[in-house]
Amino acid sequence: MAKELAKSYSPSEFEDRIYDFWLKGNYFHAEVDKSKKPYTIIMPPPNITGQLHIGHALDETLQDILIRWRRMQGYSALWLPGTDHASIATEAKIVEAMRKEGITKEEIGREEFLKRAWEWKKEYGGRITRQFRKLGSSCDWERERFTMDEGCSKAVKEVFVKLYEKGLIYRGERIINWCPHCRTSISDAEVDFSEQDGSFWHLRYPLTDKSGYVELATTRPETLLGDTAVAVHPDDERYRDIIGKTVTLPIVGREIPIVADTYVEPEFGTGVVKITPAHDPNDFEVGLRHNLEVINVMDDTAHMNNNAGKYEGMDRYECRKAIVKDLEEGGFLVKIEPIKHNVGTCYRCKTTVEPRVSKQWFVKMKPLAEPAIKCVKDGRTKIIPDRFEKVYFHWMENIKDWCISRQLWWGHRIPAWYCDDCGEIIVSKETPSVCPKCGKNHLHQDEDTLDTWFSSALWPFSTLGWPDKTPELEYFYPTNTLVTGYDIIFFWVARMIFSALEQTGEPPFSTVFIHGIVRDENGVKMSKSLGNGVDPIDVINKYGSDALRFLLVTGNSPGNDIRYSEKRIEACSNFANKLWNAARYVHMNIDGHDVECRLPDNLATDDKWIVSKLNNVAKEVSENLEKFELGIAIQKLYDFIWDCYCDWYIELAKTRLNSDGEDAGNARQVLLYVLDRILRLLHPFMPYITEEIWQTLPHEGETIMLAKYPEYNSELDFPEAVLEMERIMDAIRAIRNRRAEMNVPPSRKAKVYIATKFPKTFEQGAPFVEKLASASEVKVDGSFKIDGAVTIVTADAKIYIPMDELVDKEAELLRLNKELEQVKKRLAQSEGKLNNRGFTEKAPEAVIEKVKGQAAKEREQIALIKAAIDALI
RNA sequence: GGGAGCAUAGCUCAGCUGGGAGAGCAUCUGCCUUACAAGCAGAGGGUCACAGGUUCGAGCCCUGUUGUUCCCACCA
Repeated sequence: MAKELAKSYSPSEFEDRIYDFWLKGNYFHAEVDKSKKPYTIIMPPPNITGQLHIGHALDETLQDILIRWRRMQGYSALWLPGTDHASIATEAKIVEAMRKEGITKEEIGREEFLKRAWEWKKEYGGRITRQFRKLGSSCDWERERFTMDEGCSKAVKEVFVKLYEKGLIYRGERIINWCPHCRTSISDAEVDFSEQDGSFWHLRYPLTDKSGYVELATTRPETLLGDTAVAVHPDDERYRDIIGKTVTLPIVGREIPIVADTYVEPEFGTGVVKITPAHDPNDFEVGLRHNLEVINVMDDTAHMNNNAGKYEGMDRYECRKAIVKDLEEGGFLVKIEPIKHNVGTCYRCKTTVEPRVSKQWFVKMKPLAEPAIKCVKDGRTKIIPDRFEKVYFHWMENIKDWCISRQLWWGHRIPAWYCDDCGEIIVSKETPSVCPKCGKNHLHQDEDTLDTWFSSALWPFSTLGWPDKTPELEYFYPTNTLVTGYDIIFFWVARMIFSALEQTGEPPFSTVFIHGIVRDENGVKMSKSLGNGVDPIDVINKYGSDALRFLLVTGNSPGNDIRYSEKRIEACSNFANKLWNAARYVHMNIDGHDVECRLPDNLATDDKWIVSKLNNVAKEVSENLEKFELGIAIQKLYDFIWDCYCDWYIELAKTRLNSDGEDAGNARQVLLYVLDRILRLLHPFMPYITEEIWQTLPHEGETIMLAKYPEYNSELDFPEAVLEMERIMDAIRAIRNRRAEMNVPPSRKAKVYIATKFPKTFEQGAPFVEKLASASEVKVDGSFKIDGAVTIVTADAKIYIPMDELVDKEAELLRLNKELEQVKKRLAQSEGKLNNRGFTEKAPEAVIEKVKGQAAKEREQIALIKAAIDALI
C-alpha cells in the first residue's frame, strides 16, 4: 500500500492495485458467522456472452454500495456472483463461429457441439466478471457460480421432477412462438412487438353452394393454405344465414366450414375472419372451440412444407407473393389496403416469430402465481419503488402457462425419457436404465433443453446449495436485497419469486430494488446496434471507477433512468480530485506531528460545528441508505465534504494551524478525525479513492472496508456552537458579498467593525473574519456607529467597513433601502401567518415556533438596517 | 385498448412523511488567497406544464387537460 499520497489524483495509478490488495486480504469473503447478522445479495448473473456495458455498471455499483455499507456496519455481508449460460445467445454465438469454419451443428452432432460450447465458456465465460472487478465489485469470488454448474443443474432437475410429479409441468401440443432463425420455441415474454408497415389483403372466399362469397381481410395471405374455417360473430345480422354453410378455399379447393364465434369483432374489417389454427394463437383457440383441423403449413425455418402443395419449399414471404399473385389471377383478390400493425419478433435476433403448433413442455402457472401475488401483497417481499408492484401484479394476474422447452443443445437437458416400446414418459433426476412400465430398455431422452430463465429462477437458492440443507442456505437465505433493472421484472424477478415460494416455502428476498436504464446524452437507450453505448472500461480508464460509480448514483432516484454525459462525469471526477487535495492538505499539516485519529478533549467552536455537521450527515446518510435513497445520501455527502469540510472547516482551521500551541494540535486532530469519518462514509460509494487515502493516514485496521461505518452519536451534537458559527459565517458571507459587489479585490484588506448583541461570539470569530473576509483588523463592540463606512447588516450584526473612497453615500442608501424593503416583505409574510388564526390553531407547534423565530429575526434585522440608514443620513 | 413514468433555472436532474424552491453544467464578475484554476469568492436566472379542488398552508395530495417516454395487450 502506498505510504504517501501522490501529488495529483490519477485513479488509474492505484485502482487495480487496491483491488488486488482487497483480494489478497480476502475481505470480500463472507462466512457463516452466527455472531453476526447476515446480509445477502445474490448478483443477477450476466450472460457469459455478455460484455460489460453501462447498465451492468449501474447494477453492480448499487449492489456494491449496499454490500459495502452493510459489511462496514458489521453484518456478515455476502454478495454472491455468478454467470448465466444464456442458451440462445451462447448457442447462436457458437453456431455463428462454426458457420465461419463452414460447419453446422447438425454435422458435428450434439456431443461435439457441447464440447465446443464448454470450451467457449471456459475461454470467454469469465470475461464479463473480470470486467466487473474493474468496477470495484466486492463480491465473494470464492462462491462464484454458473447456472450450468453441478449444483445448479442438480437444482434444475430437482425442480423439474417435483413440478412434474405435482402436475405443474406438462407436455402438450400448443401454439407457441417460434423463431425461424434461432429455430426454437420462445416464451411469450421473449417476444418483442414492433410496429411495421404491412398490407391488408381483402379476399373473396366463394361459398361452396355457389350462392355467393364472403369477403374477408388478412395480413398473412400465405397462411390461407392452413385455413380450416371462416368465422363470423354469431349476432352479426349480415352473416346469420351463412353460418353452418361452407366455403371453398381458393387455390387449395378445400371445403371449410363457416363457424360462429364471439372472438370475431363485427366492426373490424368485413366482420369475417379466416381461421388458421396452426399459425395464429387466437385462431388456435377458435379451433379448439369448434374442433377444427390444425394444418401446419411451415417447417421450422418458416419455409412452406408439404402441406403447402405447389408452394412447398418457398420461404413464407416468397410464398406470400406467389399466393397473392395467384389469388389475383383467380379473381379472389378484392383490394390491398396499407396498414400499420404490430408484429412479434424474437427478442434475441429480431426475426418475425411464427406462431406454430408444436409439442412442448409447459409450466402450469396459475397455482404458482397465486402465492407469488400474495407474497408481494402482504409485504413479505417489497418492491422499491412500489409503483413496480403494479406491473408485477398485472403480469402475475394475467399469466399464461410458461413454455419452457427449447430446441437448443446448450442448456439443461430436459430430464424426460421416452420408451420406444410402450411410449411411456419417464421424468427422473437420474437416467433411467429400463422402462418402469414395460421393462424394456429402449429409452431415449427428450432432445430439448430448458429455457434459460428456468435455471435463473432458482438462482437465489440454488447458489446457496439447495436442494441440500447447507449451512449457507440456512444462514444466508432468504436473501435481503435483489438489485435489478425494471426491464427484467417479468423475465426474472417474478419467476424467482414463484419458484422460491414453491421450492423453499419462503420468498427469495425481502426487497427488490429496481433501477432504471442508462441512456445517452439525448435520452436514447444505449445499445450495441445504435452504437451510442459508452464502454464503462473506457470511462474507468479515463476518469476512474470511483467517478463512474459516483455518476451512476448521484442525482438519481430509484427506478428512474439515468442520462450519461461527458460533462457530468467530469464533475464527478472533480469531486474525487477535491477530496484528494483535501487529504493532501491534511497530510501537509499532520505529517511530522504525532496526530491521533480521535477527537481532542477541548473542542473549539468551529470544531464543534464541523463535528455536529458530520454527526448529522452520518445519521442522514444511514437513514437514506436504509430507504434505498442512494442519490440523496451521496448528495448529502458531497455537500458536506465540499462545502462544510473543504470550503469552510479547512479554511477556518488555517487560522489555527500556524501556532505551535494546543489549539493547533486540536485542529490537526479534528481535521484528521473528520477526514477519516468522511472516508468511511464515502467508502461504499467511492471505494478506491477512500481506501487509497485512508491507507496513508494514521489508522487502525487493515482496510477501510472493514472499518466501522460512522453512526449518529448524540454526544457529538453541539447546537449552541453551530448557531454561533452560523452567525460568524453569515457575517463573513455578507462582507464577501458586499466586497464582490464593489469589486474590491481580496488583496485589498480593510478594517471591519462589528456592532452586535453577541460580542463574545464575534470576538471568538474575529480571526475567521480576518482570514475569510479580507479584514486587516476586526473590532467588536455592542455600539459602534461609524460614519462614511460601507454598512452591512446581517440578522445578528451590523458591520462597518470604512473604505471612504469606495463609499457612495447615495448608493449605500439605495441599497440599504432596498434591503429594508425585502426584509419587510418577508416579515409581512411571517406576520401574516402568525395573525392567521387558521394557521396558529392548526399548524404543528414546531412550525409555528419556526415562523415566530423568523419574524423575530426579521424585526431585528429591520431595526439594524434602519439604524444604519440613520447613521448614513 | 389497459397501465405507468416524466413535465421544476439556458441544459441535465434532485427535492425524503405537505411548513419559506436546490445541485452540477453553462453564463457573468472578481481572484493564481502555498490542498485543489479539475480551484476560490460572488452574481444573475424558476407563475415548479395547464385548469380546478382539498388544506391555515401545495412543487409535493385529489380530479381533469395537454405534451412526452415507456410497459402490457395484439383486432384477423
